[in-house]
Amino acid sequence: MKKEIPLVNNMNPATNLDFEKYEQKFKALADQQRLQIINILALKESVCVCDLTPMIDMPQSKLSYHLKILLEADLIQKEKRGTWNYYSLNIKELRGLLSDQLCCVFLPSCC
Amino acid sequence: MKKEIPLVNNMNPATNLDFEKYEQKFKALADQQRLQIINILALKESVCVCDLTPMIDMPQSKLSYHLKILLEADLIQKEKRGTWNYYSLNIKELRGLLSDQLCCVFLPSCC
DNA sequence: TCCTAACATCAAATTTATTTGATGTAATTT
DNA sequence: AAATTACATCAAATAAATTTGATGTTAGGA
Repeated sequence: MKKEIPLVNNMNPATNLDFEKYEQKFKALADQQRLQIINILALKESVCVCDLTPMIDMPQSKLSYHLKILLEADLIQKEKRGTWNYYSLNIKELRGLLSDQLCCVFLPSCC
Repeated sequence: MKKEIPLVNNMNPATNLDFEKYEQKFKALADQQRLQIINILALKESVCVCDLTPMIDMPQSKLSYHLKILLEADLIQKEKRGTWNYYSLNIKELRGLLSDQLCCVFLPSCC
């Protein structure tokens, strides 16, 4: 039997849980400084905080705070190597969130 | 002469103006109540505040405030008809912002 | 072992966003 | 014309996010 592709997909209406989850993710995106961090992370595979600091005009504790917000929203990942913490974008998550157009603006390596 | 579509669009790196603009848009999205409003607006072409009020558990002045945030971010539009103000989604803007996947969650009529 | 670099975390101060209840205004109804 | 509906706006109160400077922790080097 042929499986119909519905024109309108109302199978997955948004739930309160979705609202809560996406609120957090959009909050993480809703800050110029964090958008800039994302933009810089998009340039490389992985960047340590010590390399990030001179690229961005921000005291270290502040940078650390913003990285944490992004991390908790699962928009970036953290990997410890020795003394250094390397951060990288969670591309999959970001692409699930942002339009292609927006990915092109903020994640130039995506296009 | 044929116009080429570039495979990689690195022509438009993000600027500070982009950061500012998208900060505002993401801020508007970064709230459960506003996501719920968007979700409700997606059900109809256009909804007046008086119909919205009973659908959403919120004092009128609060609803008005949140609609304004969405309006200023250009995520929704307003049209006055007599005594009523009708609000509708700015689908084009939303699709320029959100992934297809996310559109399906919040804007079911999109899928 | 002691020192330093590379961070994270914390508490207090500050800024920004949201909520609330009251008031204002314009269109409609009576 | 007065009353009512459908909003927007405002100011004060509250809540949440951000910033700052200080302190804590861990790993590596001298």
